Amino acid sequence: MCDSPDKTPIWKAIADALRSDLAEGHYSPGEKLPTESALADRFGVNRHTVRHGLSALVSEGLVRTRRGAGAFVVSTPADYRLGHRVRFHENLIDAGRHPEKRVLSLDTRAATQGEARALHIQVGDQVCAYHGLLLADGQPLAVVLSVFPSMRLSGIFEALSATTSVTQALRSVGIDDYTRASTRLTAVRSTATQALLLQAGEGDPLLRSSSVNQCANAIPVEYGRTWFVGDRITLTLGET
Amino acid sequence: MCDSPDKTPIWKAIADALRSDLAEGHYSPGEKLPTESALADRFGVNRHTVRHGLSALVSEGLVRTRRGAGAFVVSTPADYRLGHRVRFHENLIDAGRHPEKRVLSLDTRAATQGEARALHIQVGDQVCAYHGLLLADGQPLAVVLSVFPSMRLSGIFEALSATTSVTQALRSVGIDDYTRASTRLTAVRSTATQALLLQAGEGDPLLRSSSVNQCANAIPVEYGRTWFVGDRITLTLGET
DNA sequence: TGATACTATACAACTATACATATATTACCA
DNA sequence: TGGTAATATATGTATAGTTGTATAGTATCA
Repeated sequence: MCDSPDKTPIWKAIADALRSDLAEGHYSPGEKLPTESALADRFGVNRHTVRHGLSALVSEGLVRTRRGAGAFVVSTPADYRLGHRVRFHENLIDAGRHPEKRVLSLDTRAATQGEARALHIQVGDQVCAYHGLLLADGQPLAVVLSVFPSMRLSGIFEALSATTSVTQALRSVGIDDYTRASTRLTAVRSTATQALLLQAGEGDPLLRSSSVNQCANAIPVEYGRTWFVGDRITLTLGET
Repeated sequence: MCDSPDKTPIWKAIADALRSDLAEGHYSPGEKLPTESALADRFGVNRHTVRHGLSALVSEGLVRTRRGAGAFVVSTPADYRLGHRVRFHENLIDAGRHPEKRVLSLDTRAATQGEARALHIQVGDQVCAYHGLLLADGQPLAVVLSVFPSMRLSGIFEALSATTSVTQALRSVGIDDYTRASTRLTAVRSTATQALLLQAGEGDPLLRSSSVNQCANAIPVEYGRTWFVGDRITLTLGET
């Protein structure tokens, strides 16, 4: 069969509309959403269709309903600040969220072409590759693939085994501070594996960030690629 | 009726019968037609044959169907006048229709590039963004995204919160009159969300109008984008 | 034989309505 | 003032009805 653009079910369109309302900050955590009847009026559909859409948001953990009271926002998509100093934990704690990192794999291998170019090393030089999952309030937010040049940072593998904090691991190998040298952003569709890890739908839009962090004397110390779930995050570009 | 030897398909005969019912005014705009099953019984045919006939009326624009609800007689397209002075309420009342505005969201945020260019302000300057739904005789006619420069119109947010009338809101912040500086029209396909709000089909053609209104001394006071449902409106270009 | 028009059946998606149950608000009384 | 009952509001559940879609079958005609 040729790909016929199957139409979006009404309940899904409603869920999408509400989700983007949340993402745009029209509602803050704890706030009450309009009643099901009001939403049904607004969208010109039956209350049951609204309920179907809302239940999708509930199962995503964005909204909680209380019988007799209403539907309440539990969390809005995280606001993530991109600047010269990007620190995952700080960012989310500032935003009042509970951040968490989970290690998926950690190994040492030869650098690929792209990694070598980003880190200013030779193809085949040893790198330490960290593959992890970022969570906010227990919900998957992004998958991360972070690559460190082993030769410049001896002991980085052990340091990363000991802590999930990049900042702390780098400090223990002598890098006291680092700043972001470059960041590139694009939107991609999630692969099946990413979707599974992120508890998102296969093909859902992801925001991919490719970045290089460098130490004080402008030497690259980390090349990271992060895939954020599009509707769980808002990236803010700015200073600091 | 006896079956005449000329090969008129049954579905076409059904379509003709219903069409003449409509022409004779047996049903008024907005009224619900009998259910497909009822019609199938009445004509003594299968429901699918009735559906075939109905779909002809739908593609002629005489009838609109809503899943789970039924088939409804569509009302005649509204005539909307575009000129130097464009006023939604006046326009529709003149056309003998009952206009209505519904607020979807109202917030203050930074101007995007396009908005800044249209309003002659800087990217990032504060704007007041109004997102709403226009209805005529209770039927959705268009979605509107209207942007006002906050710095030029202090108090515009409160004014828009208090009234749905753009004219009145602008007057309460000191703009007694405004005229249309420019209007650009294109046709686009509706997104799922737009289709939902407008109770139209996903991908249905919309008429998009991008316009700038300016006050007496030629300073832009509003940048509006409106998506009209193609077959519910006729835009008329002219003076006034 | 194949194409066309219609029938038959089943199921998915959405609507309409009613009612149960939990919560919030208000009125009233001690 | 504070507590309680009544009322209105909002979500949860159940049932039936309507349109949308898919599949398969039959009759007729070229």
